[in-house]
Amino acid sequence: MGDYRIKKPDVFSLPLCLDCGQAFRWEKRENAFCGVAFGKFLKIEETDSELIFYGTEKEDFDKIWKPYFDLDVNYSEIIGAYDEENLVKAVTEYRGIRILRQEPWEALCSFIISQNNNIPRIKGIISRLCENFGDAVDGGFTFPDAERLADLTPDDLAPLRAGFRAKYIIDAAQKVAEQTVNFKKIDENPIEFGREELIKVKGVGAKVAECTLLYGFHKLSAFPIDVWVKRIIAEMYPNGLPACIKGTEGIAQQYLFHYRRNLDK
DNA sequence: ACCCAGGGTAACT
DNA sequence: AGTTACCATGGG
Repeated sequence: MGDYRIKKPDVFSLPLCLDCGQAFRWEKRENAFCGVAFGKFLKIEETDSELIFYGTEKEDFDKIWKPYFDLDVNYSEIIGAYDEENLVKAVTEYRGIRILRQEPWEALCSFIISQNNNIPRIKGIISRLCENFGDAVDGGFTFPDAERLADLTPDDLAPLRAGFRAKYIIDAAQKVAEQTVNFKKIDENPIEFGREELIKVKGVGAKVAECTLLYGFHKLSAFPIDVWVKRIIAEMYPNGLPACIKGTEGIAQQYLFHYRRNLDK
């Protein structure tokens, strides 16, 4: 198989996209990142001017990786319109973050696991979930689909050491598999529908729902409020969010999250 | 030993 | 309607 190369977009950084807390399954190996999404393993590397998709044919690039890295969206235009002081700092310092289009089920499941948890341990639990219940592919494991997990019990998930979240994962798997939570409708409808639909799952509240809508359904107006964003709002925007993020709140959120989280390091 | 982590639930006022 | 203890686990 050949490699697929494209000119690097104006706003693109692999470490920022893949290690900013929106995806938990990419691993840095030397200058490249390796991971599995949509059932396919990818090794990807960036140079100053190019993106190199190793072992990738045009078909998989068009079908999987182009949408995954959101390459049809003009981020330069979007973040260029942010005219508020703190946002300008965030998008200048961390220029390169993009919102990945992840699989909806993986996003839902991952952010259920994320609750009251830290990123290294989230990654560990998800990794064990895939190793134990996903399918082996060349280079790693797929993310187990909802149908695969729907018949399990929380005890079956003991090897994950997910704690109290195990029962939430099972409930989500069951409701997604039987379409009590209907992904197709969430995809087709405005964000408000998805908000109501997703919180039917036990263990899914407003924040996990927003993350799922943003990273799994690419609803760019989703605005997840976690402990860091709470701090941002309290410290920077006590009187409301700036108007310039209207319609792309989720992109602004990701820049602000990363900006604020790195202040304390 | 104590605190916190990309929260949510249930049981309280 | 708005607080608060509790939830499993692991790292600092």
